Amino acid sequence: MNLAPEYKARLDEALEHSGQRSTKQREHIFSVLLEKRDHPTADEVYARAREGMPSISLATVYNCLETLIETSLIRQVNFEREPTRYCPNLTNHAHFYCRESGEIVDIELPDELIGQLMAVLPEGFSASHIDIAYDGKCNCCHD
Amino acid sequence: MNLAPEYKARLDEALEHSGQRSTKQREHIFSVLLEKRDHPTADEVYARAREGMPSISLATVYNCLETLIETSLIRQVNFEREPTRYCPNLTNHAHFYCRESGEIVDIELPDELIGQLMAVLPEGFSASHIDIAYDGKCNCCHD
DNA sequence: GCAATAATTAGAATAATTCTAAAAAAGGGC
DNA sequence: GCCCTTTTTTAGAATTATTCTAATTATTGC
Repeated sequence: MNLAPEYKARLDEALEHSGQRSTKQREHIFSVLLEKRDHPTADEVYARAREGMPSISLATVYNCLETLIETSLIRQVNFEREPTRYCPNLTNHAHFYCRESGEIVDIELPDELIGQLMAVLPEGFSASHIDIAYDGKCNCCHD
Repeated sequence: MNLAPEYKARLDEALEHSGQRSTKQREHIFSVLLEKRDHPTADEVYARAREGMPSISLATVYNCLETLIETSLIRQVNFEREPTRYCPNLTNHAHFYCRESGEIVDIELPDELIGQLMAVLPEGFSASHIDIAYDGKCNCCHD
């Protein structure tokens, strides 16, 4: 429920930078995501958010998540047609989706590998972002 | 509308292998995807399929696409929450999504790069598949 | 503190996809 | 080729995550 001052500052700065206002709800949603660093869906964020702010609405949760994505404070993770998940880890990383447990695990990626991926793009293509999703069985789900 | 014999054989074999039947509709959907090698949505596949088979239903299009994916004859491409797209290119490749034109372009990937991506997985993780999506501006959309 | 603007809210609307149950088609044995 | 069983197709209803709408509330700059 409480946003550490450094994150509060980061949030406020990012919002101001994009001409948006700082609100209790945005702060709360950001703190919810930072508190448990997994990959919750909007519904899960909503459920967690209501614990500390019972009157928040689902639409606001969607709005806040959208704002946090726009301001690059969180990332969006999509796996096939499943509900979108939200991720506060901003380092270079890929997502590993375990078909068995359904869990999503962050896989840290060396900058060099990202560079190599950028390097295979044909002339004239420029990417602002690369999304990498592994799909298989995680360590907990092996015999 | 016509499926080249080699593809017909591949389809029949894949279907038999998975204990499924060969049908006019499955054959037709497969041929539609092979004819124009882009990344159509289910709706677009439906529209194209009706040209040669006006009585086909949307549910069947979805069913057939599902079957073709299960039998690894085509791939599914998801970009954020947009409608799923379908891709008959089975080589190692990533997808480049152009924010400007909305176009999806196949980016061929060296096996070695896939190997490196597999190599960064922690002990105990095994991936059957890696999905790579670039997001930026394609060569046609640069100044 | 006031006006102007932006954000939140509840509930309706949307859109891709899946489900359902009935009709049609395939494949195997004769 | 014909019957039987199983699978597939079909039309339309249902689902579900998400977005939209319009009214209320909060925030910011003065």
